[in-house]
Amino acid sequence: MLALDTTQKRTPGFDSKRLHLLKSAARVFAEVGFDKASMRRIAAETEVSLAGIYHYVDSKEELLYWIQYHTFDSLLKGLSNNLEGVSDPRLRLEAAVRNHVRHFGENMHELKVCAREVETLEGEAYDAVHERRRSYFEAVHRIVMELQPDQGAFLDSWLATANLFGMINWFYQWYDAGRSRVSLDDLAAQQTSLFLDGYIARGNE
Amino acid sequence: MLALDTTQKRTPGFDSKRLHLLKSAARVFAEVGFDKASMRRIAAETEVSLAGIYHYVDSKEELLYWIQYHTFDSLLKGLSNNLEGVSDPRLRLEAAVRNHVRHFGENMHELKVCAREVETLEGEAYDAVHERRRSYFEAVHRIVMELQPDQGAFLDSWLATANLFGMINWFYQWYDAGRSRVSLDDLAAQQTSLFLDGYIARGNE
DNA sequence: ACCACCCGAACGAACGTTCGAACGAAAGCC
DNA sequence: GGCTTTCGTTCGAACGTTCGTTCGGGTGGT
Repeated sequence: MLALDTTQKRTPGFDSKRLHLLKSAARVFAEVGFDKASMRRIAAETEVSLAGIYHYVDSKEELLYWIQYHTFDSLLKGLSNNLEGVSDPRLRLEAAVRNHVRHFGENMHELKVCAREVETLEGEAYDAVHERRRSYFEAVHRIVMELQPDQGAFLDSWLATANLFGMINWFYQWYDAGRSRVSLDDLAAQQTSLFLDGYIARGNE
Repeated sequence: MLALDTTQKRTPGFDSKRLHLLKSAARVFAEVGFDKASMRRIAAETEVSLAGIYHYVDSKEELLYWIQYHTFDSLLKGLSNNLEGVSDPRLRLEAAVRNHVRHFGENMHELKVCAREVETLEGEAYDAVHERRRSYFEAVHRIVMELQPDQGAFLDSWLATANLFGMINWFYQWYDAGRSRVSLDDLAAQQTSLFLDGYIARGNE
């Protein structure tokens, strides 16, 4: 469950079919939620039989597990890349928010599933995802702490980071990629400046 | 479905038993989610038989409907009360956030259900809840617009309000009433000042 | 005798998962 | 090169469970 089995022999194309399956599953989970999503529907959208799914995956929970694990892992790797060579704390924060928001734009379904289904997994699978999620949170928390290296209390910076995640995670509830008049990059910039300088200061720049 | 039936004759205590049922349902929905929550478990926690539930309510969806409708209605009414006599825009916003956060403290389960299960209802029930939710959002949006009566663009104020709701709705994900070192009123104050003045300005006051 | 209230038992549907058989390409053997 | 065996892959059909809801009847107050 905790690692993709690579010991067994596979036909070429096995991995890409599994990825296609995960993609379909993410779309269905995002649309109707994990519990209401049936394996029959995921099978239909992947154009595989119901039983065929279980050749690529052991259970429904494993589908969710891989979607979540892979998403947080990508967020973390993207963050590292986007921070490289950036030293100004404000620019680092903006890079972090932009990384998050862009990743949302490209993987809307997956991020929605991560945000909404945080407490669905149990046991080892939950722990493994939780560790990735925690690493990601702490990486952003570190950036927030750098903003006020001297005077910021730890609790304040932790709360501020939690609220920052509130902003950038909540927007899957209202953002509609096709209909919105704001681009994702503009949105990231607005959220960064809202977090850094607040709503009141925004008109004075 | 859309209005509690008050025409039928009821034994005294009927209403309070129904409220007790809604309270149990909210607790179960909050713990395991609407889909995983079974009527059998709700029945057990309410100390009523499974069939007995259907004497007070027509369906499982109706349980969710009343929890959500009543919660948004209470939020809206509490907001009106807390704004009475307050005219300074900053204080009005703080009152709004405090109302929201306090309401959370007193009705944790219900707010969690409202935040997580926004898209679960369908048809008329969804529309009715949606209208309350929209009214509440617009009431807060009006307060945000008052903060910058001259220069604020409508889109900006709308985005800012959406992000404010992100902060104050997301915190059900991490806040643990029993374990936290921050009181709900302190949290409301921090969130208000974060939204108004940003994270950077907070150390300079 | 009526009626609000309560419940054990069952119904039909939907679910995640498994079983056993089929197909086709590569591997082993003469 | 032909023939057989192996095994990854696919699927229709079914299994066992759980679910929301209903049915028919009971109980106690008025």
